[in-house]
Amino acid sequence: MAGDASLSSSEFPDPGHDHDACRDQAIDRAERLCAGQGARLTPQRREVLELLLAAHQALGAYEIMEGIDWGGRKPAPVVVYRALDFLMELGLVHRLASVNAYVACGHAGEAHGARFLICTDCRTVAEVTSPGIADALVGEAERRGFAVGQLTIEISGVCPHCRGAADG
Amino acid sequence: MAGDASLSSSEFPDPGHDHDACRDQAIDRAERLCAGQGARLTPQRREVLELLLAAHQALGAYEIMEGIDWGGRKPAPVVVYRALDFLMELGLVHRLASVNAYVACGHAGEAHGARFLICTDCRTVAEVTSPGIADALVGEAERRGFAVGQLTIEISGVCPHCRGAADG
DNA sequence: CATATAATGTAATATCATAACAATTCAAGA
DNA sequence: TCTTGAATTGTTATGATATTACATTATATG
Ligand SMILES: [Zn+2]
Ligand SMILES: [Zn+2]
Ligand SMILES: [Zn+2]
Ligand SMILES: [Zn+2]
Repeated sequence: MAGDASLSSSEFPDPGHDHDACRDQAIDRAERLCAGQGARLTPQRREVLELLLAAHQALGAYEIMEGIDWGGRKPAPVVVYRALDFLMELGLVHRLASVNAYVACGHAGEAHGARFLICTDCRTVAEVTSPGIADALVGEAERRGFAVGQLTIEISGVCPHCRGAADG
Repeated sequence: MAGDASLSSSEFPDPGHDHDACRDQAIDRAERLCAGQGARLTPQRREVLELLLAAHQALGAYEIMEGIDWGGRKPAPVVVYRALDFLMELGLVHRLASVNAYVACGHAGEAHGARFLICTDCRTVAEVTSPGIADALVGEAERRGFAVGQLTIEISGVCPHCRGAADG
């Protein structure tokens, strides 16, 4: 494996972390995941994923368009949306409903009833898993007779780096 | 007070409940709340609120437009959005990010770190408060150094009535 | 090569939301 | 009552996000 400690993209990434290793590791995982499912991580899809990974941020679909350059041209919206659909299908990307944006998954493949901490300042997103809370939510809903489908848990606020204080 | 038991709009409303009393009670509360804050619940704003209350569902802004008839005319989008902004400001209406829709608040005025159970079948929305879970989420985020702003907790699934089975 | 499936290209359109500015209504104070 | 400023509404246009439809090209398989 390339870089082992120092990445752990699950929390807020340290601005000084080894970004290339971080991205390469994620792409590597994505390729294995696709191979395992007979899905094709084509150049288009891969570029969208890399862009999201490099950003460590939530990006709007049209921002992704702007961030891509294929031989001097920008892809059409539908091209980006198709790539995003594919990546979301495989769990490599999540959509953040509260900000109409998309973010690369920090735990691709692994099961995760995840929630997201979204910095309104730098737009960095931390994907946090804690089965306890998710289970509590699901359990309570089911006690009410509600058959749970999808969870959307998004918390907006200001991340440690933007606050200036790291530890609490 | 008009109807006291039988409503409790906080959970999934029983299809057989006294709807008029339910709506009247909510409008009544809204009027007191506005009066208390020097805000004006004008006919436009009131009609949007009534429509949402009558629906017991999440409605898109353009659905609200269609549902309103002012002397044979539909309001322009911006009119509806202005009414919604006003109502959200006062906490009488919430926006559901995961479905791009708006729903009347079941606990107007009261403090509430609420979450929403959204039926994908009939689109009925239950607004559930449980400070315990909200506090757990906020607490965990803050332990990570994240300054929490807004919570978005939305659970999609199938409500008891649409499942056919009420109790579990 | 022939064929079927998957992926992409291209254009148009649908859906959700806001901006800009004019006109009107409303609540007070002179 | 008249004036005046603030809030609300009317109207039009535009921005932002997302999907549909259909033609074309690439890829894998027999
Ligand atoms: Zn994830
Ligand atoms: Zn930040
Ligand atoms: Zn509420
Ligand atoms: Zn239902």
